[in-house]
Amino acid sequence: MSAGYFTPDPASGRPPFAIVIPPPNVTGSLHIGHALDHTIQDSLIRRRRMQGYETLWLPGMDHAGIATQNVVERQLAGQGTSRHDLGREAFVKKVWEWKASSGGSILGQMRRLGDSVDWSRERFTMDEGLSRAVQTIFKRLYDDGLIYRAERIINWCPRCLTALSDIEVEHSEDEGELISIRYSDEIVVATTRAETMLGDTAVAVHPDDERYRHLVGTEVTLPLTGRRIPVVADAHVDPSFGTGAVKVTPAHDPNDFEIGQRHNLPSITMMDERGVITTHGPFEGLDRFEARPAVVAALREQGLIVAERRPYLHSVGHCSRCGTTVEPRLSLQWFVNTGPLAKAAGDAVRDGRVRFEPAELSKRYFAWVDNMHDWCISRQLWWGHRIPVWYGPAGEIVCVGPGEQPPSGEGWRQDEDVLDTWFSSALWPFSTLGWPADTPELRKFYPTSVLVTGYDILFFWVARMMMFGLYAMEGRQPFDVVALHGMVRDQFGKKMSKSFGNVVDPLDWIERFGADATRFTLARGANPGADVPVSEEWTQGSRNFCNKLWNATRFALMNGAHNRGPLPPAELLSTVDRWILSRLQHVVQEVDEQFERYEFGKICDTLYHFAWDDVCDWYLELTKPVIGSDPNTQRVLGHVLDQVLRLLHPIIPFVTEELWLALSGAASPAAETPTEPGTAEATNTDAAATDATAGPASIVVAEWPVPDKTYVDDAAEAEIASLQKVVTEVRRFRSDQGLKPGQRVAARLSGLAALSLAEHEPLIRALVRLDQDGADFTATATLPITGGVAVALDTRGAIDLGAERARLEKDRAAAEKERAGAEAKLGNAEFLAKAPEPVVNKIKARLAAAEAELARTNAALVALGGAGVATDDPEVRS
RNA sequence: GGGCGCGUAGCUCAGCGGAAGAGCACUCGCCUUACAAGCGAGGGGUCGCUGGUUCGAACCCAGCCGUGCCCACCA
Repeated sequence: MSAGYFTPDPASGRPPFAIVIPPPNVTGSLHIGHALDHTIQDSLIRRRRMQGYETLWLPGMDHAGIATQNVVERQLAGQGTSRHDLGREAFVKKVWEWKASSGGSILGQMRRLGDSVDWSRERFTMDEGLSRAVQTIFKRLYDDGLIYRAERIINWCPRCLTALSDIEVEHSEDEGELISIRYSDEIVVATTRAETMLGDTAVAVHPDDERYRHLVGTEVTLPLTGRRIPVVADAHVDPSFGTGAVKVTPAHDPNDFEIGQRHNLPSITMMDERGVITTHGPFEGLDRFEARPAVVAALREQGLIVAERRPYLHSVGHCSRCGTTVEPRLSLQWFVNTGPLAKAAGDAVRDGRVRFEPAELSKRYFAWVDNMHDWCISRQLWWGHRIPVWYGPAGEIVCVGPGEQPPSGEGWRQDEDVLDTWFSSALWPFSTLGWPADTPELRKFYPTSVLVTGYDILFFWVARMMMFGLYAMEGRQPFDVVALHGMVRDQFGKKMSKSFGNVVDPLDWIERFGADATRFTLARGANPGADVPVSEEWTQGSRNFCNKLWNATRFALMNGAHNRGPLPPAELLSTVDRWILSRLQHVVQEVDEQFERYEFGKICDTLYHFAWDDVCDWYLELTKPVIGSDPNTQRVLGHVLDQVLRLLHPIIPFVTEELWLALSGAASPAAETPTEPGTAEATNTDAAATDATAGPASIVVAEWPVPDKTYVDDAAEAEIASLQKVVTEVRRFRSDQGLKPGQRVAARLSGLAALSLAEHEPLIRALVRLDQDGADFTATATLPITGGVAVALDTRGAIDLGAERARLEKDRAAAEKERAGAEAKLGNAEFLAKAPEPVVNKIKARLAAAEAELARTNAALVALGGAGVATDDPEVRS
């Protein structure tokens, strides 16, 4: 017994389909990017649910260590206090309070979006269960030697006061100055970071560099300090850069650190964790950026600045959280040895167990996992999972697993640091299902079916889930498919940013246009892997589309359309009915295929045009004469709308639910409540309230359409296509002639198709609105033109000969060109020999069509040639 | 410095080897009893440039120009 439509039963026999939500940060609220991400996931889930899968869409949130801590710290600063005043415990409590209020509003936003998540299985990365998962895998990795502690140069944010992993550093091309400093008579070094010379412990040159070979092994006196430092030879130095001599500061530069290792150089730390100079002397207490010009000035005073300062563009790392320039810093941190994990993560994609959509993005993935550095996982923060390691009085190190008692006694203390927030995110696909316990959920839904996320967190999250998933789950991948989408941008393709003022709040759009319109706009722009431009105008268009569906359904209901009982067999149906059903089968097929390829833009496009053009603009108009009285057409219209609503339901759940219920007679007819469509909160925001008993009580669990080949009817499609051509031709004529609604037009059709069209004369009259003014209409087969229909037109009364002649001349010229092109092709022996048959046939058909068009224009021109009034033309009058 | 991608109608984008497409915007008609948030009819593109492969190229190849993104321990 399931609690509701969104809560799956892990014990059921249905095939599983599971998605875990990329957990949004508890910080702040959902932005338009989340709305895109959720729309895609919800659509996939809803379709599978309709297909009868046991679907799990698991919601949750991420504690987002550094980001959340920063938010709360800012709040405290506003209150004139700080986390240090509060102390660790009180501060963490504060963050939990913040999480409670912020997290609640995120859940509210998800409901507004219409997310069909399983609310009963909501998870948080700092939940007890997930914390246990973190501790478990830490211990396992530690025991396997894949987690280690080491003193390394890491990325350090002097503002956040914590270590960062490589990918938390954003590089930008910044303007710097390359300054050349004379270290001795023979050695000049170039640097952009003059202040770090205070920590120099060597000068390095390339071993093969003739200019310096004789100096290797000697010492120079480091200016401003008087320290003697050696000249060493190291292959890392590029002799062609600058002077070919480089200063070596092992404590403050990763390269220099390695040179220092190779040559046993000491590391002198000359800066504290805030980037303030600690070297005793005149610079002590200066910030690193103040120290730089101060050091340069001091050197200049001694005449040691050689060249003029040179502007220099180079790449500088910034903290991805706060933008502060990152400081490489030597410190003791915990690392994950990524070697074997990354190898497995790459192989799982290489051997096809995990597929990327679009596949091209796997290249970027490989480039990363194949060249991964070890992952620095310790953070000097208070908000997060505390590293489960204890240090003893005699230097013992004990990693404590879940359920184990930490060592007690004098002198034992736990590591102060917490884990990188992505460490727990990496466990998400299985920790949320109960791992390390062997739960029914884990057995049923792991591996999850598809991961939907933006390409921006491919490295942060996707790659790491792969590593930990494969490691923890005995080589089983965390998901089968990675469906990547892009970033939401504005209508000019510009990135959304607060400073630019083009940020869209999804809730604002939901208020104004409805959740469905917002979702449709996002889905319509979502081509796999590509960025998604959106605009208010487009959202208006989506709103209009939802409104169109509303009105069409209302009209259908007013005219007796319904979706109950079996569909009559094709042979009992009119050509028009057979035509729309045939078109429907193609649409069902196409949309289904597009779903398999995650082509949301195309899904939307296909359904938009079918619903609006085929169904509303043509089918509804064509059936108006009979819809009130013909039970077959009432049934067909009901069916077509039913199927369209089902196909659209994954994308726009609200309006489809309401209309579908009305169509099924399960609710009051939509006609009675013409409220704002798309903003109505239909039952699908919380289907747990609904109970499915006899037959689907909601479109949420209505069967997903499948194409029925018995209703595919090429002849009906061709016939209606001809009819459409005639109608369009007459309308164009009227428009070109500037005819008033009451003015008469005579039309004479010819060609084989005209034979069958004769039967549709009343329809054609209705569509061109000639039924009341007695216009003439004739269909003959007197000019049998293969494969086409020719239309000759004239007015009843004054005709603008110039306009009509110009139009016909233009059409004739186009047809002539077309015919010439086709004839040339068919006259080309090589083409006939080498081109595949369908192509040749296509060209032949094109030639025939061009000839028909020529016949039409010629006939019309002849008819036109005689008199301005064609009433007397016997041919036209039949 | 590497890698990836993109340049198609005014804007945003589909199309990726066989007649140049969509949405929005634009022009002209229409209050036609489902819908004016609508209906009907139009205008608008040497598919970045130059070569090459092919019977045939927006689509494949090469070079160039422009543009975006990712990675990177270039002092």
